Amino acid sequence: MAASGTLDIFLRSTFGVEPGSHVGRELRDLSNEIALKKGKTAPLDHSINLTVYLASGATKLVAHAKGGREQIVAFHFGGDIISVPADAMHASSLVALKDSLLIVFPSREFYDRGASEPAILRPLLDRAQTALHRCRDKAVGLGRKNARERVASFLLSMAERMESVEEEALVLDLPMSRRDIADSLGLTIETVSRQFGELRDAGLVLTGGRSRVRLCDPAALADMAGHF
Amino acid sequence: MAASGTLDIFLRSTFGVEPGSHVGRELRDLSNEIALKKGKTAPLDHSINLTVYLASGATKLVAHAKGGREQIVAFHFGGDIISVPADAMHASSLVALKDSLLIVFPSREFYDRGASEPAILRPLLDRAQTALHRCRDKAVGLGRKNARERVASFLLSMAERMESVEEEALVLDLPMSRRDIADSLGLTIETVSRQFGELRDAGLVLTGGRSRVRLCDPAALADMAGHF
DNA sequence: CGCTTAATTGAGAGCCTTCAATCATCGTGG
DNA sequence: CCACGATGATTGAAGGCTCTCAATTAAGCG
Repeated sequence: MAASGTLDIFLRSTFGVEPGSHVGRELRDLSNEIALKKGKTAPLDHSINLTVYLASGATKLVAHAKGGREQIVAFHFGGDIISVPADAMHASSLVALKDSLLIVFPSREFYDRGASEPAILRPLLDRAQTALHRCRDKAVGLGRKNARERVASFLLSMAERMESVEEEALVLDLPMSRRDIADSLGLTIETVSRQFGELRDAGLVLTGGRSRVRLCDPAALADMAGHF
Repeated sequence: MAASGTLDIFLRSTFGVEPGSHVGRELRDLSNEIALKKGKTAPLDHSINLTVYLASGATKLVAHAKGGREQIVAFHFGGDIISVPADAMHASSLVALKDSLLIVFPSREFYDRGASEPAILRPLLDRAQTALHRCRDKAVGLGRKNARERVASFLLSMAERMESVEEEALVLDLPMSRRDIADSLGLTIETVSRQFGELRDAGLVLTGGRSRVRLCDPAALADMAGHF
């Protein structure tokens, strides 16, 4: 059960619910606040579906397949709501890309408490739809696009979801490593690196350090992303 | 606006809502019933998000990428609720695999009407979660599994969702073509066909005609599906 | 400033795709 | 009921894109 003001902010900003209200107190009782250091895996109960609010930071949701293979199923940023499924065909784990603050709820109880309060369920439903649509777009990339298109697509989607470092230009400070990008795009580190290189050679992006990427020509990137 | 009893069944079985109630009548006003012949694409308004109830039959949701590439994002069977997104990065279309009966709602209005009635939103949220989890499992397959694992995985997931033709044995009557399977698994028709052949040679499945598949050894299939 | 880890770059192999031909299935019409 | 035609499925050979393995370079932290 969380005690800090993080939950209060969550309840107010996402649902418009007063922390002191009946639902507010019920949800507080369900909640579990976790501060997660960069690179650490959240210690979660994987026997049930979980709903996680990412108050701050960035995370990746990783699905594990046989043979140590990993597929990153989604990235998350501050304010996102994450659905962590109970272990089924693939086990999953939630890992911090930066120091992060999580609030964890058991989904079933969360939905049950929220059922009386439409203000709860509606935003959750909208978020779930968004997550579903993102996952489908990812599936299209994984199933039908080549490495070039996947990387271009990835950069554009990150540009949509992250703040640009500079005012005038699109400069991203990617919190994830090349391995993370590869695991998200269904590629290898080497292939991702080669694609970055070719995009750089083509003048479409500039890279600085390990995490900095400048999108010089977003239109050209969009053109090669393979979107319909 | 639909007039038949199909909507009534939907409201009662899925939400426990009486068709004659206030919400029931509101939802009826929003609804649009479509009978779709096998192979036909549903004539939908792709400028907004849609929520579709598949009363009977089977459908595929196809996402289109540049160059005529298609990725089947999900299959659906009678009783399923389908979320059809407004055209964004990828246009999508809903196609009948068998003669099907659909009830179409604009998502926003549907959710708005349902917001007053928690019995509506909760099942929708659960369905959305299920769809999300399925899509993630698909993403793992598309990103990290070889052809063999994808086909084995596909057969098992179909076995979970469809009725077996025979009592004792797992015999499926697949409504989708090899092309559909390929478009769902991110492979080509030829590769899918070769995998079926090898599975047959290995004694794991038996095929009869174009659509009949008998799963002789589900355990062995599960073992080669690459699930964690 | 040095060390550890991540990223880049190169060469060769593998899995799936592409292209092409043959075969089977199933709906249709005689 | 069977022959026929059209579409779908199977099978084969060659090529391509990404992976794997290996070495080098760069980045970032102590």
